[in-house]
Amino acid sequence: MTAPDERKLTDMLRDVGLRPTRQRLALAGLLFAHGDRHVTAEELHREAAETGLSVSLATVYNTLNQFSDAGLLRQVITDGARTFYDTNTRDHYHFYAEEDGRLIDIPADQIDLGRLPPPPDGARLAGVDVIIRLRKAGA
Amino acid sequence: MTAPDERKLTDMLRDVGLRPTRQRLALAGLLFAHGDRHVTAEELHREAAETGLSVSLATVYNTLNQFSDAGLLRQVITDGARTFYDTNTRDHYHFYAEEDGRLIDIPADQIDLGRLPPPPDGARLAGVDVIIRLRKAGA
DNA sequence: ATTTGTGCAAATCGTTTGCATCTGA
DNA sequence: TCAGATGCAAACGATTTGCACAAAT
Repeated sequence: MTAPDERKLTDMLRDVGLRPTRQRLALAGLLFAHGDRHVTAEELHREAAETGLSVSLATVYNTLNQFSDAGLLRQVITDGARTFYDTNTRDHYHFYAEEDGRLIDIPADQIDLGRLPPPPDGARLAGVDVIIRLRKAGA
Repeated sequence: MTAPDERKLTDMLRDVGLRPTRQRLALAGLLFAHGDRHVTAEELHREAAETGLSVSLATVYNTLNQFSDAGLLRQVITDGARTFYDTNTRDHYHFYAEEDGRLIDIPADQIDLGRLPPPPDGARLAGVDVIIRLRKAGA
């Protein structure tokens, strides 16, 4: 919960085999310094710019994808219009508020997914995504 | 389960407020004639061409979206790369085989979603998507 | 006659890639 | 030194849109 210092971030990156470059450290700082977050590439890019770091959007995308491949982030697909990157890699689910495009974590223990059907034939289970879509209460 | 005839399709479209045009009838025929299906716009477009109907891809997209808005179809998002349109609008869930991009229905009664968390504040539940991701069994 | 749909091509939007240039180990 | 990273711009693929023409009520 407390902001990881530069040293910790460096180690985190080394641990997953990524070089702790200036931009990766800075982006990791933005991502992991303040508890769980859901960011899009655009958002992180803007945020980086605001804190004085100049990174190209392409590098933000590359970095987010590298972090995801390394298991530091998890991608969340909602409506296909954009990809969210979730710093919470534990087992959990999501509310998705369609109008404002907001994503809200649902801890795993709040949904009881008993009795999943077995994976077909030669397939193994790679993950379970649960998205609860929300609309405004009216109508 | 039996192929709906032209008359039934016409009524179906009228019922949801869509004019039964030639292309809409033809696409509806492809979609609803053979039980539950998951199609992408590209697939349906190709299929239409194969059966001798010339429709533009834009019209296929427009039609699929109109059908979805009208409740005749349901969109399924898997990896953000493409949108599937599901002719099964009943409550149910999906397996998604990542390697071959195949979608498999899971009947609602095969997953027990007891105890959903209540929607936050002024939001109402608009839908629940469950996607079980599959990989090849090896590794 | 009037409204609604269609086709086409161009536009959009998020995301990825190629390549020349930097940078960390 | 030198593999690996970065930046930029161009490429991309799925989807949407603008507009002139055609078809349905």
